[in-house]
Amino acid sequence: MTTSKPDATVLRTFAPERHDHRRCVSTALSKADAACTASGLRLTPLRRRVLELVWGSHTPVKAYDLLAILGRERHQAAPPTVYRALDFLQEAGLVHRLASMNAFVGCGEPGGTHAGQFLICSGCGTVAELAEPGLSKTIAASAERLGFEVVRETIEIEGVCADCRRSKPRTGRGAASTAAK
Amino acid sequence: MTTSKPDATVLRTFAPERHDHRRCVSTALSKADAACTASGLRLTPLRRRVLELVWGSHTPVKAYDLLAILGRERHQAAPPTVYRALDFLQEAGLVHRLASMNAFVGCGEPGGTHAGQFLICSGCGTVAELAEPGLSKTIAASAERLGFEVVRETIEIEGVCADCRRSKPRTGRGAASTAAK
DNA sequence: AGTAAGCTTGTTAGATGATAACATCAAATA
DNA sequence: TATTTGATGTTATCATCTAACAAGCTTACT
Ligand SMILES: [Zn+2]
Ligand SMILES: [Zn+2]
Ligand SMILES: [Zn+2]
Ligand SMILES: [Zn+2]
Repeated sequence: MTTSKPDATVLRTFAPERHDHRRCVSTALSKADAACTASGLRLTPLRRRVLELVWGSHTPVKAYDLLAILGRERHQAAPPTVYRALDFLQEAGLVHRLASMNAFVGCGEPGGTHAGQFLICSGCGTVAELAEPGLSKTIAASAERLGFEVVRETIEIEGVCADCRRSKPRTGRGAASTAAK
Repeated sequence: MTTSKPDATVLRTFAPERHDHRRCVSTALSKADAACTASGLRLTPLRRRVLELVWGSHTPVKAYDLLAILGRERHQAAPPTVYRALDFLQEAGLVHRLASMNAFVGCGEPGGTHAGQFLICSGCGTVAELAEPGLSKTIAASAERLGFEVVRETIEIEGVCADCRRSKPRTGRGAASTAAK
């Protein structure tokens, strides 16, 4: 889902308990329409549908899952169909590919192309997208010292989101032995 | 290659002009022997050979490249052979998998398992491994604000190393039109 | 030594992820 | 309308990774 007021650096936050996800989707599609119109890109029915499917899932979507769905809807769909659409959406800055899990998520702040920074919950699979300038700065500084010029950042942090921590509290919670650290 | 004196945060630096890479390999193997002995893991001939091959290449190695080499040496080698060895080596903290390019590199500081931070040169393919605590700290802080508990970090920075920048200076160097930005 | 248990490797088969190459169709342009 | 460009359909293939079971080694115990 998208943040209502851009929470400092959070472009896309974890899904809250209950929310009308259809609104997330339609908002994303509207933004996409606007962005493509603005930059003269063609958000064709196929591409739009793929974007809708990507947003439709709350968790990252696999290319072959999309393929299966498209195969049912249209009566033809081969891998290139979905991969081409995804390539377009990535280049348009509308979706991101998560290298660590070969899957795709809708971008929480489309428009300008940007490398994303992601928090991926291994419990529920949801993803938050950050834009933490401090992070890029720290990276750039480290790189600088080695004379390395940064072109693209892949930052994917796996862990457990707040909801999942609440529902499955770790053993030793509170002041027990294995808790700290 | 490995750093002689742990350069603050650089676990594995870019390969310099000329160096005796065989020494890098044998050093890595010795460290691996020691680490496995210490933790009671079995670095079998096969696993050791795979590690040697990974280190033998200056750049990240693909699983199927290893498979091809093993196929020549032994007269039998199927995908599970190499993937199992790589799994072992990863869990033993001897190699890292680079998710952004489906390839493997030797760990510059084996022993404790750790998530790596990598600078990958798109010019020459070499990789540097960092352990920048500031980076992890910044990430942890961002995650904290969302109640997210970090488990594993995937940080892979693509760019151009110092050597490659020198040998192929970008157009517009200095004060030209396309330079800045 | 004998032998059972568990780890390691061999082997076959297949799932999943991604791309090349060419044909066809639709939209934009001249 | 004719031409050109871009989007999609189609077929085939490559690349990456894993499941499942069989066979071989090591280790530990009797
Ligand atoms: Zn949502
Ligand atoms: Zn984004
Ligand atoms: Zn390492
Ligand atoms: Zn380089």
